[in-house]
Amino acid sequence: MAEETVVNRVQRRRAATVEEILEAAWVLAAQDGLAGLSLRHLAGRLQMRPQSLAWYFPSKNSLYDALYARGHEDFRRRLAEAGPLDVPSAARSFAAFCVENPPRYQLMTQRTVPGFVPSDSAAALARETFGAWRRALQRAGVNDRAHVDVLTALVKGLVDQQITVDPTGDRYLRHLEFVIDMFTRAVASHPPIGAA
Amino acid sequence: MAEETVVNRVQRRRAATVEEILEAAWVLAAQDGLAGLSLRHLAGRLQMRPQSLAWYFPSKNSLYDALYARGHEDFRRRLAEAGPLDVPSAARSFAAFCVENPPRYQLMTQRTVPGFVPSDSAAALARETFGAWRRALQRAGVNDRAHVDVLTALVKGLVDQQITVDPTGDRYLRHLEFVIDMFTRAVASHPPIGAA
DNA sequence: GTCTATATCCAGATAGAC
DNA sequence: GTCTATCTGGATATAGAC
Repeated sequence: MAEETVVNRVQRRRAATVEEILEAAWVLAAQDGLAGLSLRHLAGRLQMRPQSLAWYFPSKNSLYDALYARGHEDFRRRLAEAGPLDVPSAARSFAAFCVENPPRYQLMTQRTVPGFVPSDSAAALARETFGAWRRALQRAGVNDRAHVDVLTALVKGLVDQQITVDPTGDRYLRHLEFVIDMFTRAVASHPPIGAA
Repeated sequence: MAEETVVNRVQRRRAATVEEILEAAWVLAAQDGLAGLSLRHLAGRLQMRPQSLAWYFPSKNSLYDALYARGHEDFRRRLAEAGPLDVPSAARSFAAFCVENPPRYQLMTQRTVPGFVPSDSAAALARETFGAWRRALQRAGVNDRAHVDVLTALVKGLVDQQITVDPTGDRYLRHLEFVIDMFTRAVASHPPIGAA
């Protein structure tokens, strides 16, 4: 029906605009800090009035929620597209994903935006993504959750220091291979406390 | 001289008030998020008008700066009082210090408060504290900076995940001994990339 | 040192015209 | 979908009484 087609066209247009908004939001977050995001600045950057932006995202929280959800979708897609991974390439994928967009990393893995709590649906998405990460590591031979938690934390520590202390260099991430190797050997010989 | 005594008394009184303010600020930061600190809320909690609080801290940035400096002083004192440490107890000290006051950890080791940049004097203090941390590890046998960086990042990763994902439990920090052990063995046999 | 009073600026949120 | 208009509130600043 013609009616259906018009609706689809409208939806596509809307989706494209949302896409533009999210893209600009990451850029602004990188400039002004994630918690410093301003809907006014964002609107200005997109050549619209703040009240027009509100038509797409009626609150700051709804924008953060969309960014949060999108981040988890992106990492999940990244994992899926990479196909089967071994431990080193899984760790490298995670680290690369984090440092390529620091505010996204911050939003997804920390709680630094005052008042922001992911919606139920976004939180469910995050759990699915963590499940995918866990299964990827499982296929790579990391079988219990304690090991997954340890590897995740170790890579996160390098990433976080890299972003905070040396955002343009490689002072911390250059030790990634060393840490991966250390982890692999340790897991092979000594199970972590609390392992299944 | 009597004059001198009055001055000292005034200074002590002022220092005590500053102490109260900082103490209340940590509490508020824990409640509302570090970046969500409000000078008005803080003043209200201390039974004073915002303009009176401004007599001690004329801007939000000056408050953050004092908190930042105080955090680094506290960790340095903690290290000094602990005396000579081995690697496990140094790592445990760092981890314990971080989780006992998450906003302090966040302010000291991350960049999540939009617009906050430590003053020169506070930054100098932070460097001194890092120097003390490095010397403490050196006395414990961790001799090159690359190893210090790796250990710091590994512990930070556990701490950060602990605070973010499981703030009331021990899901990540229970692996601290495992990680320390992994680090110690790895350093003994395989120097990190970029080591001196 | 603490207060009242006030003023500017910027932010987010909402109502409603077109 | 986009806009004008308006409301509320926080941050910052200044002048000046007590």
